[in-house]
Amino acid sequence: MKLNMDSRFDHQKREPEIYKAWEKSGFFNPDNLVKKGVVKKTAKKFSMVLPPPNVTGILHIGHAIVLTIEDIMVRFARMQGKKTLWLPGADHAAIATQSKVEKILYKEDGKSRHDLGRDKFLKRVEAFASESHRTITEQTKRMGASLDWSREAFTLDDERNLAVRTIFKKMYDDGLIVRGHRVVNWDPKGQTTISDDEVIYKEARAKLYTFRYAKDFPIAISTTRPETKLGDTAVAVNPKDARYAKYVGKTYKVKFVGEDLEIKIIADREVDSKFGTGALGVTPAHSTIDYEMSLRHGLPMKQVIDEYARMMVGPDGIKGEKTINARDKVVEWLKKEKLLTGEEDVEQNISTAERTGGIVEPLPKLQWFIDVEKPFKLPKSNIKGIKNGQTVTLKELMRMVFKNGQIKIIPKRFEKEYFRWIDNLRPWCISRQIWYGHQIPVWYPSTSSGQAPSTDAQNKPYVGVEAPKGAGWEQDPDTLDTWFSSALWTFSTLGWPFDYAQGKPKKGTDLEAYHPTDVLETAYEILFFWVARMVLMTTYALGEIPFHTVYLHGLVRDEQGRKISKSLGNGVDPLEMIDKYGADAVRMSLIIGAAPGSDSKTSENKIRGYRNFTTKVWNASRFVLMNYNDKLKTKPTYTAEDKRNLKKLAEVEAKVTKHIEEYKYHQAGELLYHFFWHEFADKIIEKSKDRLREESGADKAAVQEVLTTILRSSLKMLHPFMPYVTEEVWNKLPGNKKDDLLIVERW
RNA sequence: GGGUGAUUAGCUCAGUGGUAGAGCGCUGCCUUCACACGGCAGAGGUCAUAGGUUCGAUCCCUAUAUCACCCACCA
Repeated sequence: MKLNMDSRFDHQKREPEIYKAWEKSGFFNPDNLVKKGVVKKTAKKFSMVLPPPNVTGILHIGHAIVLTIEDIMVRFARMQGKKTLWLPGADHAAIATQSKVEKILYKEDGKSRHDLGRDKFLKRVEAFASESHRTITEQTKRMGASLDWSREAFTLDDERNLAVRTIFKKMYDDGLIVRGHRVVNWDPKGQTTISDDEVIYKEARAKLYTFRYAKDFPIAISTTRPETKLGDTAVAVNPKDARYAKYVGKTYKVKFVGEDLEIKIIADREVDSKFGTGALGVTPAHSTIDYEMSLRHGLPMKQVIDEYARMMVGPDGIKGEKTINARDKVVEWLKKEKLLTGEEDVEQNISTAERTGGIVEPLPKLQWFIDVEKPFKLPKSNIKGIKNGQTVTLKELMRMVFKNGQIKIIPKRFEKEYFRWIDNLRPWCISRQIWYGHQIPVWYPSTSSGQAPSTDAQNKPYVGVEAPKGAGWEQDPDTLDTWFSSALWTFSTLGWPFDYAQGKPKKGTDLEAYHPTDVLETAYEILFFWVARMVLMTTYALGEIPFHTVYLHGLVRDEQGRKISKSLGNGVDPLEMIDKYGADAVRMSLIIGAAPGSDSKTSENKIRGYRNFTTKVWNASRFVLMNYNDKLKTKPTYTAEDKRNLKKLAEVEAKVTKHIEEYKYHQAGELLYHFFWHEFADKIIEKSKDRLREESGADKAAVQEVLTTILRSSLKMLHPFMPYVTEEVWNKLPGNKKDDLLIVERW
């Protein structure tokens, strides 16, 4: 057979061309698989959503591993003849995107978002987001990801916005979304609230001060934040603490740093009598724990720190100062008044905001929350153990689907973490004081326009899917936590709420055909942020699970095992690597050595190693094809060795299939690598050379058959891992037509 | 404070109840008509430590040490 093949696979030229050929075939879209007769109409489906990448920047190695693992899943399912849907999209990533654009705006124009105003600023963010989105889409294609682009969605487009408004209204009516004045995590840097999960604790050294509010105050307390003590309204001691029992219930008036304080002595079980003096100054407005304690004891709340982390009270030098400066001033005062009795270095965790790095300041604020413990009626339920119309809480739903095994997590150990998270779950604060995102679908009677709202709603907010009719209404300026809209992702992308009625999907819709999805594959970091929230929203909205299996992968770290970050500049740029070594090599390097749930490392060396494997696949194929004589009509006579080799192949096929079915992609990849290179190329091909030199005959026919059989099967098995080079070789195989595509070949 | 994971070749990591594997690196030979992004040969590991279960343990159990991560937030 004459061949027009160089000794290298030209990945730079061919990979984009092959991707175009796949797109042209339409096979990324399951409808076409049926239409073109590649899969049966009655075939099983396989559906999965791509974790939508943020529209904040370029594709990084974290995206690359997601795309690799998921594309392997998808290509495998498709080759098994399933109606396979892998649905792409992008995430508006509210805070992340807004703060990025604010930075650019400041750098380029020296302006803040307030200089532009809401509308102009949002236009600017949208321009940035759409540009960023275009880039990341192109980059996603370079990875070879076989996504159905015809179904692409965006967390902030019209369909998703309708889904968000619809579910907000529904939850509000069910009493699950409530507005309340509570102590929340305030990020002074980002000027917004954040959820408990967005708080990152960092270890830091701090000083623990022990002192009395005043000379005649009977109990000394300890704190690392003396400045907050201007907001104290109580001192708490343990009920069993005999030292302080006689003071409990009494109220003392003291003058503390020029402030009049009224301190009540209370007994609360949360207080550890062994810590410090065994007495705790209670600051209801500026500590979550203290806030909860104040609710138990009906204590008043006094806010002394504002949204800019500045003191709202105190004498000159304190009032208006940053908390950190005020702290020193308070300590000075304590020293001067001889009230300070102890000063000790301690290790302490400080709360920081995930996105901005700002130090979180607990503040009382009026915000929107999802109450996860409020009972409500679930009208329709496909959840095992929960009947139609049963009264449940969101927490119970979230727990149930894992407890009854309806959803499985791989690796299993993460189920424990999930349950622990649920146990600690408090109301989810969903309102954000930023502009980019889904604006909260709540309207209040207008205060500035001068027009009165309709009388029946005089004092009540209007909550609706659409804005209220008539003038005199103002929409809540806040937006929703970005995870609110991502939480709807498995069903908002499939046509909900349009294609859903009477508690079930309408016939013939995507929602009916593809929901629940089969697998949700993502990084373990996102388990609480996203996976748990999807379970919450889907079980609530549909009475259904969002997916059957959760597959979690680890972080990709640099060669030294460090987390990849921009500030370290240690990122391996997947695009540069694709350009240099090909997407197949990048994919193999990411999958091999990456066991489920455990972190892996990446390096250019490793990628280069798998590029060499790409070349090996290419050249071994070239050898087999060059030595194939399609005119040979002789019936092959297999030797014992031929039979052994074919048996070996069958064993590899069985093992690879088993590994993939068990989500052990790293093992399947390694086995294929080893078999192809060190069995097939090094041994089987080498030993075949003498036999191929024969002019003709049954033995030559046999060896040709063995080689092409193994090659054909290897290409199929390697295809999910290395789609490009395998596809390129495929249509050169004897018997294959020019436009035959490996992508839809049967496994 | 609670939990989880890791400890295997020089480096980075897979893996398995029964002669130890990959990538990169190293040594020697080979530019042989698929591939030097290659081939062949080789060096290098008491699979953290100590007990236990077993005919047999790197793998299972217990303890210890070190590291990493997650959660709680003792103020």
